[in-house]
Amino acid sequence: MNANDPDSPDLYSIADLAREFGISTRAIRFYESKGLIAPERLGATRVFRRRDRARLILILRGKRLGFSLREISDYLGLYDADRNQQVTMLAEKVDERLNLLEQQLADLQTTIAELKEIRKLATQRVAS
Amino acid sequence: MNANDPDSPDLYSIADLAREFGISTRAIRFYESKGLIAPERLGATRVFRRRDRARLILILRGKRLGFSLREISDYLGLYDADRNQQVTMLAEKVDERLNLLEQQLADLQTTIAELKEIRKLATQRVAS
DNA sequence: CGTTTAGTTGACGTTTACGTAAAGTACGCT
DNA sequence: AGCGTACTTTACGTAAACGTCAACTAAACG
Repeated sequence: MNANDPDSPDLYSIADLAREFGISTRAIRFYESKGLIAPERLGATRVFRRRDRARLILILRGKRLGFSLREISDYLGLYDADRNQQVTMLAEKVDERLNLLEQQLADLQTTIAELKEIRKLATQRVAS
Repeated sequence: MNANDPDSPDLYSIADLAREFGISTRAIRFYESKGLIAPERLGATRVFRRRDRARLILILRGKRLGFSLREISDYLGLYDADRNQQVTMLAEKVDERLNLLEQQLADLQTTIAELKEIRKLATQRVAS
């Protein structure tokens, strides 16, 4: 795990993370303004720790999956087990989200299969 | 297959399709304005056939997968094999899209696995 | 000590994907 | 003929997710 890697630093500037993940600093500030991350401050300057970095990874994965920042925000809440008092409600929300994702998984598999079929037909026509 | 079902009608109004797929007529007109569908006209009134309906299904699936209408438009082009002269280029585009989707598939599987882990931990705490 | 360099907070601009009237046309009924 | 209902286009409004200045501050460097 990356978090256990002794070589991985514990402190990051906003530019560090922007560079690492190929996003703009503006985007990162925007995520903070929406409450998705909450870096510490040294005076006015944002200081990011591994926890913030980990959340950024989850945010970007959520985006690749097509979720809105609002949805990603809800999703991130699921990871804060300690801050989650209603464990039963947590399980329900996780199940909800799982259903969504599994519908999406089915969509994906259908689409991939169709595209492979199209490619097969195309390469057949090339071979003939 | 639905297209072979003799009971499925061949003509649909814009309201028919909106009702069937739970979207607004405005959305359908918008998709047309973006060139994603091209229904025939009876005077000014749009008349949809099975082909348009099939494209709508693809559009909505694309949306569930988080793609933009622009991306979905490109994607729909892949289905028009007849209109596609450069078969080699088609195969390349299909492969590109497949790579994207398989990255997305990996993201999804990771996310689903993590959520199941979270749920396991949550239900354990309930059981204890 | 002056000036790059990296950071900050506004504030306005932009694109996407529609929602929401507004105003008009066309058909089917009574 | 009048009415409701379904359809049309045109056009302005909106939420999300940033991009893009502008104006300012603070640390670092020769």
